[in-house]
Amino acid sequence: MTIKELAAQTGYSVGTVSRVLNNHPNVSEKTRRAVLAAAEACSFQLNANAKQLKQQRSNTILVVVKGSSNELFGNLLEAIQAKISRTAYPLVVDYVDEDANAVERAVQLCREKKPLGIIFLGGNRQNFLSDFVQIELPSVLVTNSGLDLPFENLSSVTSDDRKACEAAIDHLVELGHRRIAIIGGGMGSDIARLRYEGCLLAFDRHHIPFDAQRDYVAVRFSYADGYRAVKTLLARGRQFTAVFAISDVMAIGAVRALQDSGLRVPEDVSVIGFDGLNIGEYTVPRLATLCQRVDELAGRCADILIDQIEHGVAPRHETIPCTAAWKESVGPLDPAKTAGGQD
Amino acid sequence: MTIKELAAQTGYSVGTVSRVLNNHPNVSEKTRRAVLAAAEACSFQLNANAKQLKQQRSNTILVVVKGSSNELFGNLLEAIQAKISRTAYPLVVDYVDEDANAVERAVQLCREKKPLGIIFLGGNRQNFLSDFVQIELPSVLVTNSGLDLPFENLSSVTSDDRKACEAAIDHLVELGHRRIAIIGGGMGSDIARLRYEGCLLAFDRHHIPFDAQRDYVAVRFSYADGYRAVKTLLARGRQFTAVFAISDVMAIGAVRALQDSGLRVPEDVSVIGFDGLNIGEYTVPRLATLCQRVDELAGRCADILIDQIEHGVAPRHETIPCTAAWKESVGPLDPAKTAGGQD
DNA sequence: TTGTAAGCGTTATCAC
DNA sequence: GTGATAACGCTTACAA
Repeated sequence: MTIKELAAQTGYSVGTVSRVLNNHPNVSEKTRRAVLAAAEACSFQLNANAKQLKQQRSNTILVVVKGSSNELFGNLLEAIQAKISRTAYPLVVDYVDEDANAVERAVQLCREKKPLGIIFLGGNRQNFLSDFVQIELPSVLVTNSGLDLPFENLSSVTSDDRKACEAAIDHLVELGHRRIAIIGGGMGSDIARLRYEGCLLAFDRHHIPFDAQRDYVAVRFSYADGYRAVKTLLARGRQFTAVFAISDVMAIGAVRALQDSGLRVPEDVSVIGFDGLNIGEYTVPRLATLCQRVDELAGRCADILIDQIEHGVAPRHETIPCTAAWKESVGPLDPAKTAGGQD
Repeated sequence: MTIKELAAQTGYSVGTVSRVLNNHPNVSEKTRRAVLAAAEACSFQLNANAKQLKQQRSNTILVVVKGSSNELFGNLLEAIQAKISRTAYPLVVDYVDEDANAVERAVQLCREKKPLGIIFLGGNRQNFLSDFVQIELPSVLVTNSGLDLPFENLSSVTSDDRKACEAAIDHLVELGHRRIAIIGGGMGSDIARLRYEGCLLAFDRHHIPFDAQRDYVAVRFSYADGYRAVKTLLARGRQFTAVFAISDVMAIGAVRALQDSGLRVPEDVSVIGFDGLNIGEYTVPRLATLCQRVDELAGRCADILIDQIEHGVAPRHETIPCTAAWKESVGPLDPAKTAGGQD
């Protein structure tokens, strides 16, 4: 079924039918109704290829997701999809490998799909620096800040990673902990770096020296790596009474590793994660964490992008605070234990 | 950059350039190299809209995923994407709501995107019955069987749900359990029904009467629902010594609920899940489960679909066994406990 | 208010 | 082997 056939069927010309279908003015109400009725009757759909070829763009929003099995991004995507009504701007979702260059991929997809705008779920600063210049579409980076990225068309929405990490360390310190191990990421990851900085800031404020050689492990964002990280820390000699992992999946792996090593959480070692995944509410013990506000991140991301697309407003960089959830995996330092642990 | 400009640049005609770019014969080696070099130089990409408009189809494979935050489907998608090399057939992934009609959505997307074939990750039998007739493309349904669906163009790849559930019940019975509660889904879900049937078969074989009114709870596939299900069961009076949940997320919620109720897993109650999610390896206790073989499911799905697309072979319906992983959350029945528990 | 027709970037069918 | 050219289904001046 093409617009031509529909035109023949209704007795109008293709131009008129097209105008009706695209809600253009200058069509009589009578014509509009007739065409719409006929279109409805045969559940007519415009050929997207022809339309986009003609218009030199599609009406889609491209979402480039870094890594595909990641509960946080899954939730975020769901929330974004709910926010950007599917009918208004269909989302084209593309997954790239955790280590891939998401920006490069976006450049390619832009040429191919000509979307209206781009949402990056995760992304590496270095990749933006080197490749984003090729992208001229309104874009928003979620979960990473683009504040210091010099682009006229890049917004960002991110949790306040640094503050949240400070809060985590503060909380542990308030509970009496002094030897806090950190399970982080490599410094190639912007998020890992930012979160690490937050930790260092807090340690400084509390005048607690931090020896990264001893108490920092850089691993990937996975259960298995959290597990391994604890094993590594323990192999260096157990001197910590608390562990802060910069993601919930790492934290969950860490808890399991501690327990496998005969340590109780939180009685022997406290653990705090980051993200606020659903699963954290059902682990044993429930995972203390900094919750990223998924709905707000998604909401702001959608609003900003649509504003940029529809009204061409200037890019914005927003930071959304995390919500602390001090659940069962943290507890006060037991002085008796420490003495033993430090031996 | 268009093919026309590329033609001008190389001195050949658009026809020749098109032939080179599409690996058609009847092009001299010299020409081929010259055009390819020029295309490479300006990283030329054919305009997909124009191409597809002309060809009346795209070269994409449509993937309709039911529910978007589901680790199993996430893993499956990743494995399928790895298997179907992105360059050969780009995947267009579309998420539909857990309760939505995935087939109806596919019909719409087919009109719009003209893909080569469709992969359904999850789907409801009833929806296929009512709407699949409108789809003429090779399709494969994953994680649900389409064996008894009367369609010439629908294959399916599924785990052996029934057998796996029998195995779960067998295992519990062998460990001495007789009162086994089941956390399942509503009978509107084909998978839930199949798994329930497997359980009943096993109970029959062991001559264990099963009172669904007392020991079956139908909930949704989520942590929260697994949690609630146990609370419901306990409210009916605790008479079971083991729980079989038909998904890992339910099982994890169930474990937490048991522990919150002062029961130990597996000492007081054994728990078995279904799916084999990564997280199950890191919970406390590690979750006993029936692992769906994600890589094989994905591999067969991809192979079958590509065979259907490229060679028009008849649809196949394959069943892949699950792998039992009897991890820490199951244990033998302690007769002393039972006496107490039954009181 | 409606109709006509050019042209978007390809591919495919011709003729050469 | 190669080059012209029609056609794919649509939007959008411009003409009526």
